[in-house]
Amino acid sequence: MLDKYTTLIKIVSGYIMNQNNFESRVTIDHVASLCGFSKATVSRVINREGSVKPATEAKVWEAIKKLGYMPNNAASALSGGKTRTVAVYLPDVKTEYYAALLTGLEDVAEKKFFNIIIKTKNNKKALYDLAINNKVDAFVLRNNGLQPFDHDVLVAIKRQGIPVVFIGKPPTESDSHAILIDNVGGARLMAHHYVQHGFKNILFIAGPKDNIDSNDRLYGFKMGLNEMSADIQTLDIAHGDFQRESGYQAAQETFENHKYDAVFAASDHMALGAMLYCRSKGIRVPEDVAITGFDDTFFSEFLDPPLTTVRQPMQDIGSIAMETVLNILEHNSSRFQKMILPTQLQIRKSCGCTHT
Amino acid sequence: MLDKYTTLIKIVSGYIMNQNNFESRVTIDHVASLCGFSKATVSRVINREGSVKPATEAKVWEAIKKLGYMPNNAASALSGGKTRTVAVYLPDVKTEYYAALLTGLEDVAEKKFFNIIIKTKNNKKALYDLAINNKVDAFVLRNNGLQPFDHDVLVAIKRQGIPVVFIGKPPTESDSHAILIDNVGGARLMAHHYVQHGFKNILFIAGPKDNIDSNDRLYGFKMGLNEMSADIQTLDIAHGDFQRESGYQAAQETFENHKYDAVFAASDHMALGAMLYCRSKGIRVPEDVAITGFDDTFFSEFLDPPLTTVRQPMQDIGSIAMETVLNILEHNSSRFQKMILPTQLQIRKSCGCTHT
DNA sequence: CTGAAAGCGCTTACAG
DNA sequence: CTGAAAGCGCTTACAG
Repeated sequence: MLDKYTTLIKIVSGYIMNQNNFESRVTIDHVASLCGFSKATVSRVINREGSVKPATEAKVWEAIKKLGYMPNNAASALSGGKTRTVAVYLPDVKTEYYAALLTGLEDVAEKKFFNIIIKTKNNKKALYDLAINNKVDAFVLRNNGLQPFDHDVLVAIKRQGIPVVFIGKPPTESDSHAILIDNVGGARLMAHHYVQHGFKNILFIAGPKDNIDSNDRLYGFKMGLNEMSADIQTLDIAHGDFQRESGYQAAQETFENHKYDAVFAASDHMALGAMLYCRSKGIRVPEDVAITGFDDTFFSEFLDPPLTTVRQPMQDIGSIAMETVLNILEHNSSRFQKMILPTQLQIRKSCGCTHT
Repeated sequence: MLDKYTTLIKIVSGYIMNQNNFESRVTIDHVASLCGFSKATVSRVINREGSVKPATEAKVWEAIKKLGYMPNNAASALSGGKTRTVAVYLPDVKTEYYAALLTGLEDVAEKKFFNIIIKTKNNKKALYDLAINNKVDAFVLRNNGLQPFDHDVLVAIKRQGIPVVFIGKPPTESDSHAILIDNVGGARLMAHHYVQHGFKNILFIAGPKDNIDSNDRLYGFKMGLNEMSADIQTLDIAHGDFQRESGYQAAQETFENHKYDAVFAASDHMALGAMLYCRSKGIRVPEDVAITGFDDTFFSEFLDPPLTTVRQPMQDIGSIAMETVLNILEHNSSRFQKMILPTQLQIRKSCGCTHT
């Protein structure tokens, strides 16, 4: 190895140009020969484990810097070490919601020199493969409550000792790290605002039955109404799937028989659907009916009227999820098991406020 | 190895449960002992290279299926084989534009059992690392013309023989695979439509100076105008950065001194910005001024008025880019170097049409 | 057409 | 605190 190193005529960060002007990557052996220690020692300082004399540690780092050495993850992974990559499962990336999440995730991964392998399909075999074949150090899994995770996959991940943090409620309550948002609190605030407007006949467009997020939002909404001893005459519930089209349909089906003062949709997309229905029927928003949503997606503030909604900090969720999982990796622990991020009421015009 | 295999009491796809009920991954050795051939042969049939007798090939596949064997990519990568992962660089994933691209990319990668490592920062070192350290088999690079690629990185990728396909114009024209969209054609169609409306005083809100996409759109627009021998009195150009805010500003700065019949923005976001400016000033769209965009982003059809724009098939661009790069990997060639996907005029109401 | 063997670049007991 | 050596699971000349 040493000879290989000594024949080199030019070093550029991360690779070596030899006399044939042929590039070859710099390996741990190059570093070892440069600093005069064995590669075992070099490995130890890189992974910051095992005790190494400070003096030698310094020399090793010096050699690493000089050569621009970067460990080969494939080799590390194969020999039982780390891959410096985390798998991120994000169903349905095509909405801005997930795009923001991904941005947050990548921002922090990039800073820590981690790679992200992104999965958007709940494919048991593919997820299995990542866990079993030591391709990733950790998982960040978005649970939207719509596509349940395969139990075997979860078990396999756990058995491998691979940390996972969920975005959204974890499928099994115990000992799971999770980043959640305050669905209950946000919907509760919306209820208080409804009471201020004096709405009495209300339609709640929910997500799928049994969907956790939707249920929490409904729960918080009712709680808020009760707290204010609101005089509610009707609170109807329609079920959608969080998508725009289902919001349109929910409005279509319920508006025929009822006259509502306001509709609160469990997602901005469904709120948009309801608005489009109204637009198509000449029903004025908010004059004839107020419409509000949940999420504060990109487009919500640009609708006409701008949508009153509950804002959730999507990009932050992503950043915090990644920070959490990286912390677990580094210190074998996290400061918390579950973190609930606050939501806030975003008042615009679709509720009837004349806010600028 | 054989003994290891024969002591197993339960096989579940992809891993083996031994008598201690401890899971261990099934390796090429397991497959080899099951089918009675050497692992060299197993490797050959998996990678479909080297000549293997059809009969033995069949037996090998049978064993693979039976054990649910999946090769360990880290090991393949380390020994000079394939990683079955492709790096995707997508600046600015937070817009729906890139989310759609990513969806297309992932759809096809997933079907072919490829993983995607996603990068959103133009980080020289990180990209270098992926190329040099054999972490990926291929690259898909989005060139938005705003963040130029580091030349050294491109050279290193090429020297490693790693195929890359660009989304958007490649930085170096020759011998680069690229998926492009017909900017010129789309803008040309918009020009024809403008002529039908009889617009004579026009503002074009461009992207940054020197931006290829923007320039092509302007070029096509002018071409379309000329073709129709349009009687244009003013064609002013303002420069933005494709983002909403810059569209707002462009309108703000130009509307003071000029009265336009129509503004054509090089992106929907800038068109939205211009619409918001008009909304804030009580200028009616399209009655006082028509506004049209380019992209057909998610929200465009839900604006009020719905935005007339040029549609580009973002998800298809992603799918085709991935298919192309995977084809190159598999057959060492692609049917084309450059593919230009068609764009189409999406007529809605912001141009003044009374289309439903 | 097939196999034995070397080697990819690391990590990690095991010694000392 | 440090090193020699084995091993992770593949691929690929090299023989035959």
